[in-house]
Amino acid sequence: MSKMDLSWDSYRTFLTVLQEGSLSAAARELGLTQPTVGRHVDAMEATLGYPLFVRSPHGLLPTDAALALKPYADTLAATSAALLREASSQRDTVSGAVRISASEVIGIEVLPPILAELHAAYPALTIELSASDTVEDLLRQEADIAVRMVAPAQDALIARHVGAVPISFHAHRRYIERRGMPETLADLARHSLIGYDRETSAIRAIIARSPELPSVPFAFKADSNLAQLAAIRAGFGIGICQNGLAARDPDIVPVLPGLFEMKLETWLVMHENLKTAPRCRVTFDALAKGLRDYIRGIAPAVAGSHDPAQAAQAIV
Amino acid sequence: MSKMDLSWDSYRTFLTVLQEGSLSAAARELGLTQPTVGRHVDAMEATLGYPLFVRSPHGLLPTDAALALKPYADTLAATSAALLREASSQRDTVSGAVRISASEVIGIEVLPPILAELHAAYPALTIELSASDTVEDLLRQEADIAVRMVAPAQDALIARHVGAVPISFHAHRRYIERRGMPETLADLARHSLIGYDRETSAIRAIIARSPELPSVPFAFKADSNLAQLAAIRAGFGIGICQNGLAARDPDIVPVLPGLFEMKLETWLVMHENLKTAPRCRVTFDALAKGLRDYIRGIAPAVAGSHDPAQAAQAIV
DNA sequence: TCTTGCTCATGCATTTCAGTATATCTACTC
DNA sequence: GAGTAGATATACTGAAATGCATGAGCAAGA
Repeated sequence: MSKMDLSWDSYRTFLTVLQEGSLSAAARELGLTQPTVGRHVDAMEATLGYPLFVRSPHGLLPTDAALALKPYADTLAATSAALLREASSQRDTVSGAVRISASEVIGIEVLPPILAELHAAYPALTIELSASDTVEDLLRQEADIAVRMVAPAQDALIARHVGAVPISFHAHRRYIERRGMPETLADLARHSLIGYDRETSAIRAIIARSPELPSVPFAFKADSNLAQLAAIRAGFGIGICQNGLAARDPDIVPVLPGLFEMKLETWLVMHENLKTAPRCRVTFDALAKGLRDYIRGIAPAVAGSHDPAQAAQAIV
Repeated sequence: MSKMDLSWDSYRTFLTVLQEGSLSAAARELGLTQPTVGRHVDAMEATLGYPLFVRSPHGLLPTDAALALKPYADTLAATSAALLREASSQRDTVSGAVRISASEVIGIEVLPPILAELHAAYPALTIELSASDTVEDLLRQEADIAVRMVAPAQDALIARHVGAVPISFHAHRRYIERRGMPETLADLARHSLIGYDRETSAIRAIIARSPELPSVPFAFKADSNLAQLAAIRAGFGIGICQNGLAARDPDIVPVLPGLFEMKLETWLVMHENLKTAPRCRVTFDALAKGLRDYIRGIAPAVAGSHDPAQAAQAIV
């Protein structure tokens, strides 16, 4: 077993079997047949000298050894996808696919109009938007460009600071008419609050930086910031959301303006290798401009509140 | 060209052709034949829709498009190699290959005895030592474990500080007998100095931190720290080297001890994913102990010199 | 000028690999 | 208890990819 000679294709089928859980499903996914996929797995096990899966009539259950190899197979898949993205964008033309990673709220509420305008300007450009609150690794090529609320510490990344997104309490006008408008932070105790479900490290950081916040139990708990936003819009109660999003709906009114506000520093991040790729350069610039406009457009609405609540390296 | 379906194997042959420069050489490297390799490249070009190489009787010259894809192919190769390394190290047994990245001096002068002892304890363990002053990327899996003189900033890396390696001026006894022992830093101007060739950013940082150093032209210039060490040992002149290395040879004597010394903070770095891999854990611990011993063993020799010349984030 | 050594390109035989069809096993539903 | 739908494993057949042999082009050196 000195000179291993495994086909790189076997890694792909291995990963697919791992993801799908059965030879048949993997075969469907790969456009192959079940015997072929089985043979690939057999060959890989024969080469390595130990089993990767335990067969059962319900599918293939990965062994610990197989799970240990999964991260490598994942990066292989991400890298080959990135290679294809780069390859399908021809020289000097803005075409091909750009994969963008952003939080759910940003990806769903903020980016679409920006991307629509970009696509109108470059019809050959395809957008892959990964709207998820899990941080994707740019170094592993899981995305080409990312919108981040945390300062990018890694080398080999190009980062551009696009401003700070202010967030503060908001509620629907109907709710305020029904329950009254709180005047102080302490008044919040008598209201229906919308907040997080599980306490993440990012949230703990926010709490630590904002001792003025009363600790009131939430009436609506959701980890998804989108769900919190939807609850605010539905008039469920008072929650925190980006001022810029609230300003779009005249029925959403700020609550305790000036008494509590935080700013989420926002960065646009891209891998250094991609700075010469036209499709990425163009998208990067369009996102930077669009996000700056978004932040600037809402800045006047909250002008006058200069509280030093610093940038929370956090959610949203 | 919507649904690209390129075999991952074609990436491997593509990369090999890129590295070797010809279909024939790539075929030899891969254990295939030249027509097969040519067909792989043809298929890749047909799928992408544009040429990757210009054919000539002397070999294949990559186009710009091909060069743009090379980093991705490199990552694929590094990752699949890492996967194989992980795969060939069985469960719960210390076996398989560990790839270690270190500077030339550390890798050649310091590590071998440590690794020899490690291998004696675990004969099934294979060592791949990459002794190079170019920084290899642990996140890209170019190595499993690295000895670094710079603080590791990246996430997802496990780092252990193993101490500070003191470096200072040294010379061979023969040289001192011939040219005399300098008493002050200014005396260095009358001596044959051994130093760097090109001024890197790391070296500039050292110079900035050590204003007491006179700017004297070097009589022997080499970017390789190994070559500088060899020049010191050959009695060429006075140069900077690690005190621990100098202490091994009674003919190498310290020059201006206490007047100039720097400490290179040293870290052992490993990817987080590998902390459960027995072969890596064992190697990591052995390196940590070995390097600590190396540093400790030379500490008494220079005891008493407590000048605050801080850690230079630099070479050696 | 002719040889040598390197390259890539092409036609043809073969081997290898993938697909089809089928058997078998298990869980779940009626 | 029979039937259905999911899974893997195994023979057999056919296509596709590989290897072999050969031809042709170019550069260096005798």
